[in-house]
Amino acid sequence: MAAKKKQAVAGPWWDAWRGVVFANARVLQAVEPSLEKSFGISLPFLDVLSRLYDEPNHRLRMQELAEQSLFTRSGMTRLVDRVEKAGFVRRESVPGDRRGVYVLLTSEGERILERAMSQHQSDIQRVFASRLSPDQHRAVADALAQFWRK
Amino acid sequence: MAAKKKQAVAGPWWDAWRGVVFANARVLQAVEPSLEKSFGISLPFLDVLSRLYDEPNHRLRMQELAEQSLFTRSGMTRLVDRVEKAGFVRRESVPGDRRGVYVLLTSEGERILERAMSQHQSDIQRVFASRLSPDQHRAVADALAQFWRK
DNA sequence: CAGCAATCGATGCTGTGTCAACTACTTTGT
DNA sequence: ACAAAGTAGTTGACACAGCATCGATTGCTG
Repeated sequence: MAAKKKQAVAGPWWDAWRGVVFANARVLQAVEPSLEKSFGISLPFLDVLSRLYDEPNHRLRMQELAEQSLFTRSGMTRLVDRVEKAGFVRRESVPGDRRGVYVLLTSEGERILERAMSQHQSDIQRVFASRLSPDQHRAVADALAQFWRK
Repeated sequence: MAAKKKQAVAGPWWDAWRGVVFANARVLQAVEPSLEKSFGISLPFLDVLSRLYDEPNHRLRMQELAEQSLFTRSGMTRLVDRVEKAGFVRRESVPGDRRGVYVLLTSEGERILERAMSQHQSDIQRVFASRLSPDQHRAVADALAQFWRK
């Protein structure tokens, strides 16, 4: 008989949750330094750039950027400050609304995004995806899609 | 025909990864304030307390605590500083090794852990687990267990 | 057993993100 | 058309975690 270790919580859904937390943390820990080393950019940088890239005109308002990401508006202000200083985006005023600000990808931003995202993908592939079967990819994606597809 | 949106990345394993990231972030965002409000403690606090609780003698060395969690040793020093100031743990020297420090749960720490963990569980149940089927719990747990079980 | 490398935990410094408050502008209601 | 309420983005103050380093202690090797 296996020894039973006392634990504050146990159960199948708790293990699922634990899995999410640890997978997230461990994969990020492995993947962020790689990006930093090759391109000098952090994951939040990449996140901003890729969201802009996915937009028709490569631009988004601060507000939209903040909503889509995991940042508050003020956090996004500072993040965009840094990305802008690095030369990957620039701010522009919104024609109809003088409160608003567009953030838009520069060509340098576009270039670095394409290269960085490509490496980032293979990093995730290596550290995360390659450890799961195709069935598991589908199962996890299906189970968790609800947390980002509004 | 559905319109195809340009995207930097696509694929089933990428969706799985995205799911992990967003599930993690959105659930934590929902759950942390609840804990803070009811007990005045943060998730890192709860994490430390529950790891001590799960140990035979309700104690662990700094080093072990840091390894098991997602903190560095220095981060753990400061975290334990705060938890200690709150009265939930105390430090004690290790008999055989004068470099070492035990962190051990106080009775107050034990009391608050039991109550806080109970609420935390129902929060996770409500925000995360209740949105997945039992099959999905098992699938996600199986797929992701490797990231925390050694 | 002498000396040198490795380990443990703490600390100064720094980067980064949040909250609350602020300014500027826009919308709504009468 | 004007006051009040709401929205967009920024800013100051702060909390927190990491890195590099330190002092103390222990283990390893010749």
